[in-house]
Amino acid sequence: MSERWVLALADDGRGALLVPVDGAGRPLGDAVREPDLVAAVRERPEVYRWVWRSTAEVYPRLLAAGVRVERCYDIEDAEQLLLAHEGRLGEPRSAAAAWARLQQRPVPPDPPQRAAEPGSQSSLFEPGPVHVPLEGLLEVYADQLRRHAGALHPGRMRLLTAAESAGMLIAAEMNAAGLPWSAAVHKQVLHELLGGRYAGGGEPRRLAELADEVSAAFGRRVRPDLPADVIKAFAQAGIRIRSTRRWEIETLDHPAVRPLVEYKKLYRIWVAHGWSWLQDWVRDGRFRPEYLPGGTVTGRWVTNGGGALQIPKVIRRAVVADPGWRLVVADADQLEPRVLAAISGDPGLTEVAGRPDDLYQAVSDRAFSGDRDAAKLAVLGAVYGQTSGDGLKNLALLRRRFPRAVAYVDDAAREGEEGRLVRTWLGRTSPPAAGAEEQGEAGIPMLPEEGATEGARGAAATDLGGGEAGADEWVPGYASTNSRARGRFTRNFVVQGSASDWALVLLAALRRATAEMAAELVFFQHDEVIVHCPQEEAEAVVEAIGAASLEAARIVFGETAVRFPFSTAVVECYADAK
DNA sequence: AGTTTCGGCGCC
DNA sequence: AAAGGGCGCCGAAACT
Repeated sequence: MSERWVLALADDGRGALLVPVDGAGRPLGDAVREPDLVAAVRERPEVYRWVWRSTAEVYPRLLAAGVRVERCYDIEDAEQLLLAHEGRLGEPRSAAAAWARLQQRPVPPDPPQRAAEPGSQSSLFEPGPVHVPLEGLLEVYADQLRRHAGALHPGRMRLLTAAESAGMLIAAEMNAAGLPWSAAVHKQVLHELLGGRYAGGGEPRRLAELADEVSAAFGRRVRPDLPADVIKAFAQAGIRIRSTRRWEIETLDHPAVRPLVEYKKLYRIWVAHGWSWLQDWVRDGRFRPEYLPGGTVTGRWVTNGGGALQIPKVIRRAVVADPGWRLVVADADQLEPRVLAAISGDPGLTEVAGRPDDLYQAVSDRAFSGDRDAAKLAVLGAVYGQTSGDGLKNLALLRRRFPRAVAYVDDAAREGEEGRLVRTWLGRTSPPAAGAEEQGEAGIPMLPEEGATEGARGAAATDLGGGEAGADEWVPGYASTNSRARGRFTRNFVVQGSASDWALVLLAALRRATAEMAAELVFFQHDEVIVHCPQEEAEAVVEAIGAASLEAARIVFGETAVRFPFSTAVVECYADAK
């Protein structure tokens, strides 16, 4: 009933070798050779988890033939997570490398990552990495299962690799589905914003007009897209600026400011999401970016080409559901502070995050006399490591009411400054400080002593429980610029990364909940998901999102009181969701 | 000529 | 005194 099979592609590139395994990865019987990968999988619906080298290698072929699988285990993705957890991130992560390490053979370096071509059919035609036979995959898989047992929290580590493997399936399915995209609407938006294009290329009319206005304001020809030119022009007008960033330009009193800022905004649309982007990335009414789960160190996804995670708000008008279908746009409310409540166990913040109300308002009622903006700045400052201006004052107020939450991120920052590794809730581990080995700047990266760190953290948090504000405030001391930057990184890492952990499990739960529907997951952006579904299914999808949120909270954080509410909108056009 | 870095801004 | 995390994308500038 719950069968687990390990599958290796045959070296003819079409067939497969496969064998059922037990819970420790030991083969149950002889391997089977099948002439056709797709048929081999399709004919075994009873298989509960497919174990393979790389989802990106196998699954697009199955999807192209209309075959979906319930679960998988991606060996190379797990290798990456396990190596990081073991503090060995620099070592090659390929299955071939892992096998070579086990056999004490020379370890091959990882093949270089190739950038995606616009509209390319993902990894289907990429040059294959070093082939690893079934025998090798079996050895590596069994070893990885053992290594999970050696993790700081084995159960969480197993959940992490399972969730990331689910993410690999979802990414491949989203790549195959594509985001519904109306080229006609996109062109209309571009025309409204930028005006027509001149024959023979060059910038569109509106940009040319704005550039002329900028030049007129300076009394000489200035190219607004060249920072050096703009800085020189302002200098000649008697205004010294350090950069041409918008927030700096906007403080100036000069007639060039308005057209310059407008130019920068539209220029950005033109170069990043203009006509050539449309040409490159949209085909047959779908935008197909190539999602890479775990593409960032914190576990957030990236896309390889197309800039799918940076679609400007105005361009979202082009995301339009098929006729009779809807987009269910679901956005997790204040995800990171809620995650901080769950991982730190701070009683006050957990209480605040245990309700679906606006979290920043609740925080401000308790610690900021109802000043929501101050509360939000303080929370984000604590998570991002802001330590200047009002941030410091606000942080002190936050610390008084939510000491354990602030201590949690402060601890992470200190560990980073000391050159240590930090981990997310499920065990995703920060990379070592760059160049730490050579320079000794931040010391040799080392793993926290297992158990000791958590004990110390728990004790510190307890001590702070009733303390006065600032009584045990962490002071950066003599930390260098580099190590402070490192501290900001690790401070953010534990929160952003744990949020990624949770979001992955949420996605997997949502995928399972919608498996029998016509609905398809078409977009995922850190804390936001879009489901494309027939209009009649929309309400069921909204319900499924709520249920998946509860399930993800329970699976990831256990019996926490923290809730993760979503704002959901059922719309025909993405731009109407907010 | 080809490759890498920088500046700026889009998203979270 | 200064002190803001993670990404991708583009063209220009700075390299080799």
